[in-house]
Amino acid sequence: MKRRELDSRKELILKVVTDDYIESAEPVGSRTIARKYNLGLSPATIRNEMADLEESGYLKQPHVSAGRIPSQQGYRYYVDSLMEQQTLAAEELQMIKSYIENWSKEIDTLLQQTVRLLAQITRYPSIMLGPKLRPAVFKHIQLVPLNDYNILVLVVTNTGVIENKIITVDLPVSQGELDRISNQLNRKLRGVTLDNLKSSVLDELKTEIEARNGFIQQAVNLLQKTLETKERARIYLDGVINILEHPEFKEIEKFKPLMGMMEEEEKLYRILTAPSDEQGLRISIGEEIQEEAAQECSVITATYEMGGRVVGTIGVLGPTRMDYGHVVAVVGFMAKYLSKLLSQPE
Amino acid sequence: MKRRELDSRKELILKVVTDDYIESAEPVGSRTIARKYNLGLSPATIRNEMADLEESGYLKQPHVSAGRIPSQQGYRYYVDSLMEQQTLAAEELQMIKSYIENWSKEIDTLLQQTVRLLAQITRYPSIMLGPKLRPAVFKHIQLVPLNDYNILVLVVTNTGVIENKIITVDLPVSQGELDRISNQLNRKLRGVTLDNLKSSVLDELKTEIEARNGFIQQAVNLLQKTLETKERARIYLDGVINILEHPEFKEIEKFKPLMGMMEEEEKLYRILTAPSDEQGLRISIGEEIQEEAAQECSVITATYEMGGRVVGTIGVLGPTRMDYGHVVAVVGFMAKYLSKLLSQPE
DNA sequence: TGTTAGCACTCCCAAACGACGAGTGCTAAT
DNA sequence: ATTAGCACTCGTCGTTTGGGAGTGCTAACA
Repeated sequence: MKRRELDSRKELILKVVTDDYIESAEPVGSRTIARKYNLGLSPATIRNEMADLEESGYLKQPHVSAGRIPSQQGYRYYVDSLMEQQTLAAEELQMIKSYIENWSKEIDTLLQQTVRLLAQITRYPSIMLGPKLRPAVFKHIQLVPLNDYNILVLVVTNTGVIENKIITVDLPVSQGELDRISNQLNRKLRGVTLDNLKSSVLDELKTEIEARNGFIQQAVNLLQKTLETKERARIYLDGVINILEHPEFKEIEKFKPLMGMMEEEEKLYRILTAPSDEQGLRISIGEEIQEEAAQECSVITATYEMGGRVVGTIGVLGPTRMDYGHVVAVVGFMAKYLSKLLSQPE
Repeated sequence: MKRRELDSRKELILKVVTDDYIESAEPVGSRTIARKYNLGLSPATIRNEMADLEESGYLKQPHVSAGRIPSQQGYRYYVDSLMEQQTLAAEELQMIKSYIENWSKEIDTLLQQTVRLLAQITRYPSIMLGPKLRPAVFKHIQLVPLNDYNILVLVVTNTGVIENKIITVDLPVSQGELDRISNQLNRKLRGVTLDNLKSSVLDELKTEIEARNGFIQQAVNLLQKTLETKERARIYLDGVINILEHPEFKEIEKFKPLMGMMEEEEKLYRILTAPSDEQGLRISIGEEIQEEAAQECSVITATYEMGGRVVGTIGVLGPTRMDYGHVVAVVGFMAKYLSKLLSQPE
């Protein structure tokens, strides 16, 4: 898709080396290539080409008498221009189909099941960022008194996501009073996106009711604060165990930093929300991931939508030697599928 | 605490062996013991005693010319009669104290922070079973229409836990109608424990309103079903990475089954809810855990309460060679502390 | 000029080997 | 009953060794 920097024979060799290494996890040598993929070239020729590719940074050697493996730059070229798009295997579609029947209407369960499925199909750890709050449409607010000074604020959106926050008040408020406030807010706010709600509408509302009731105003303030602090959506993670199947992590010391990273929601969040110029699908290789622990990993993510608006991200984490072709297809499909599922009931 | 089956010198040796092995992770030999803990016994005597202890099943040898390590039976004896109860170190108390200030009133966040803290202090993976639904007291129900045929049912309890379920109806119901139903249910049910609610009260309510409104009855039915299927509380897990510090898991193949287990909420649930004759604190060693993958692990759990009733469990998972004395103290303390925190605002 | 065969060389890996040392059980002396 | 002494076992660790895969270079060839 990008400008081609390599002549077609070099491309061919880079592709073959990458494909083979992805499959075998072993450095691949000229002899192997000549034998396995008969390209009509002798090992010596291939050696020369590989030496060139190494010099220009697409391949590297673990040690002098080993075969070549792709460098980060090599993977990048592979991903941009060489990789073959795959389609889903029949049995994978089957797995998805059979999941559908059990797919829950509970948004939380649905998302959980979705990452699990993605991990099962790709055989890599899978991550997901739940629907963002901001583009969601306000559906309902409810104030529930837990005791005299603590009030539970529940906000329901059209995505089915429930946000909750406990607020503390100085003076006890009666149930009836809270109901009145809830009703008033509901009437005013139904159908507004939380996005707008945060800025304009709430302000407007505030001035409007200013004179009438000091307490309502306090409630509005609190609602505003609630929505601000609850910015970050939940992170889902599953299939961590899959990464242990790959030889690059057979030594525990290689795996440990990664495990540490996956236990920090903060870091997963950053990985999933890294800016991208692509539309939807994004591939980050090695150091392109801004994360110390993931220098030898790649991440493939896709955004999913709800009613035409991007609301979240789903992705897969694996070694740089990852089956890009396959994972891209699966992640893309799942994101589309999820979008459909989320948009359909509304 | 239990009947003493061993004479005091054997006990002493078993204790020393276990303590040393817990600390060093190396099989411990007679010479080491004689030198390190001067018991006034020669290596030869100790050897004889150890041979006896092995014969009666408290110790075992990894191979013939290695030192001894405790068997499962040995650990059991150690835990029941030999182990010294420890108290929390000043800096551990400090960690807890400094957490308090940030402790959230959101029940979910609070629980999450608690397992994290437990994992940090013990340096083992920590698990937690969130508050059970059944003993909780009904606080509020709200029916929110998501669209014509789907209604979101929200149930709030005094624990601050929010249960939600989407139900599908055959006929569209208006917002007003739903509000009326919500109100009616709220009036009827406030203060009832979900436990009772499930059986008697709902039935009573059903017959009472039977004649009046066919739809309400349907709602009650659905509420009933909701509470039944939402039986299982959420599982929290953190600090998995800690287990990798221990040499018994330095080979990935040893760790893999454990990782698999920890990704199955089902299995964690079973571990946390294993029946116990103890009051509160429970220690399960090796095969006592009914879980294939955890044969070489131990679990220490404690229950926590809310207003005097046991509502959940918190625990720690580690190798059988675990620092029992320390972990018991910490888990016990945290459970008590959590109970206090959960019971105080109400 | 691009391709290929041949060859010397490098270096990883796995197996074999051999001390070393920690620890044991047994026996005999105290 | 305890202990010193001793022969024996066996895992660990460092060294050695051979084999093999792969390379770069050179020279011949189309």
